[in-house]
Amino acid sequence: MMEGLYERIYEVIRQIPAGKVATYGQIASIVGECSARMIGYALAALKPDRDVPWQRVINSQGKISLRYDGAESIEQRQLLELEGIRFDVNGRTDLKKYGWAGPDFKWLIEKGYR
DNA sequence: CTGATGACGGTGC
DNA sequence: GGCACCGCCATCA
Repeated sequence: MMEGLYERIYEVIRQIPAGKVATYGQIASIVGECSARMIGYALAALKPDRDVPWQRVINSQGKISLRYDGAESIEQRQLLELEGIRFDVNGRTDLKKYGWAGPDFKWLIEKGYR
């Protein structure tokens, strides 16, 4: 299995529990040594058959980021609503309420994060 | 190797 | 609050 930056990003995203969302910047902060933009790039390159809860990653405004063609944005919203996340009339989520607190301290140690 | 390709976020107006 | 800029860089053909 090739271990690249993207793999590390996916690993962090897998820690986000159902019913919670994390922002691109937040993931970048946890992974470290990469920017929010890298997270976006990583997700864009994500293959559809990966077991990564990509739908739980949204932008800092609490909104779902559009892809180059905007095609899958509806699916992302539906997946999140199934997890109990509500969207307001502007298509935004309440990060105060649904925002992920971050990975377990124990997990961070195991994976070598600090 | 070279160039194209992208799910962002902070800043300034 | 919105909009335009710009920095960012791993992967892939």
